[in-house]
Amino acid sequence: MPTKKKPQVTAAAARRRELLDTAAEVFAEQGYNATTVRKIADHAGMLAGSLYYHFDSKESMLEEILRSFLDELWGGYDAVLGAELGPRETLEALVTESFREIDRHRAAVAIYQKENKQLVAQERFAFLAESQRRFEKAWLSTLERGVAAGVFRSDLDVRLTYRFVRDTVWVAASWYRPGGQHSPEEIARQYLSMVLDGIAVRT
Amino acid sequence: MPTKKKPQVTAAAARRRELLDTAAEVFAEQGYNATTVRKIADHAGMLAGSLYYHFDSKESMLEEILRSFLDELWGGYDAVLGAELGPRETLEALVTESFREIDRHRAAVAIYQKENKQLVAQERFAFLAESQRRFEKAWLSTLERGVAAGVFRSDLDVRLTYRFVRDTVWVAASWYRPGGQHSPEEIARQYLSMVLDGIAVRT
DNA sequence: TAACCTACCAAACACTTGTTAGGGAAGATG
DNA sequence: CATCTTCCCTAACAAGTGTTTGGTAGGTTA
Repeated sequence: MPTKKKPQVTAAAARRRELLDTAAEVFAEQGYNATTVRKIADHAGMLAGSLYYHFDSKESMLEEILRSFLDELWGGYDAVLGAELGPRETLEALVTESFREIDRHRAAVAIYQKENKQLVAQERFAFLAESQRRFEKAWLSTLERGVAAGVFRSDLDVRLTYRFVRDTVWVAASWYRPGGQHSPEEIARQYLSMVLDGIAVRT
Repeated sequence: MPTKKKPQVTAAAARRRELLDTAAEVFAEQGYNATTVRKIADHAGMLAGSLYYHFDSKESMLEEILRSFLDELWGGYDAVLGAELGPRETLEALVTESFREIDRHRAAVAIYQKENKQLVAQERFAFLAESQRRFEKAWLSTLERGVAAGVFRSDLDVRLTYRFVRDTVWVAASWYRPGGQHSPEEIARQYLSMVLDGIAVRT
């Protein structure tokens, strides 16, 4: 029985996570296809071939980055959805949770936003489509619940509203900078104020 | 003096435009970097090298696509801004005009949306940064004018609101399909209804 | 008819790409 | 001490990249 095996495993996992983080940064900044494994290796302070000691391929890095992001995202979402709040409170919680995820996984969100459309076609990234479906279902049902309960306007096209809300939330990852002057909660508050009450003065 | 020179020139220009349109489609679908000149040539029914009879390089195709899109966009915007409408009417007209441009230049908008961040760094695409500045100025001043005039709420962060509005409008190019069930004007109406009045029922 | 131009093809070029194979330094293990 | 494992380097590979060069069928012009 190996006595000192576990510390090595966690150290390797930590290094792996470290490399994935730097890879995610480069992917987010330059785009996946425009990013060469040599650039990733540069940022990590090593040579291109050495990356293959840790990973099977460039594509598997991308997969692991997106997988771990979506896992955490759904951890937060499921907690919100499981709380069985009212429609308005659910929407507020989902938006706030989304901006928190952007704060924590800015790079992964940016990659997802940019590459999702091309990746879902590949069967390796089928989990993206799965996530997309659950995502749409959660948001649509919340909006519909709100319309039925009379807390959201019924004259809006729900699908169209869903698309607007979804896009605006996630596209924020392209300009959001952690440690900037707005906290995720502050951004969520402003955003919810706009979407829920509008920017026009009530007359 | 050449007698039949003009028809040939316009025929060449038409073919050029035709090739740029197919190139834009492929760029929008696969991403600029992931698109090979051979793929463009395939879609155009010719061989890769033949493209270089019409264009200097792959990059010059991209530049011409974006340039002609921005030219038309600013044609519409300048007309709106020159009309000197009230802030709310200006915002409504800008949004509507944007969705019309998406309808007419879906591919170019999608490319712009996806590649803008990496392109502005190159001096060849400095006109993108210029356009970006004018864009921000037009929207910000409209919002500020509205706040000053009391038609927009004053408790909103104007810069944040600008980002939300800007992103949501343009990201629509990723899911909008011309000839679909919503006209650009209908989408603009729904969007303006959400942003101006909010989705919550007024109590 | 002869000379010319337009718009494309065929074939190659230099270079970059993701990936692999073999080796070696440094520390942990027995 | 010797052995093993971890983690990286060196050097190369085959495939794919944007681009160039020379040629040519077919219509236009003189």
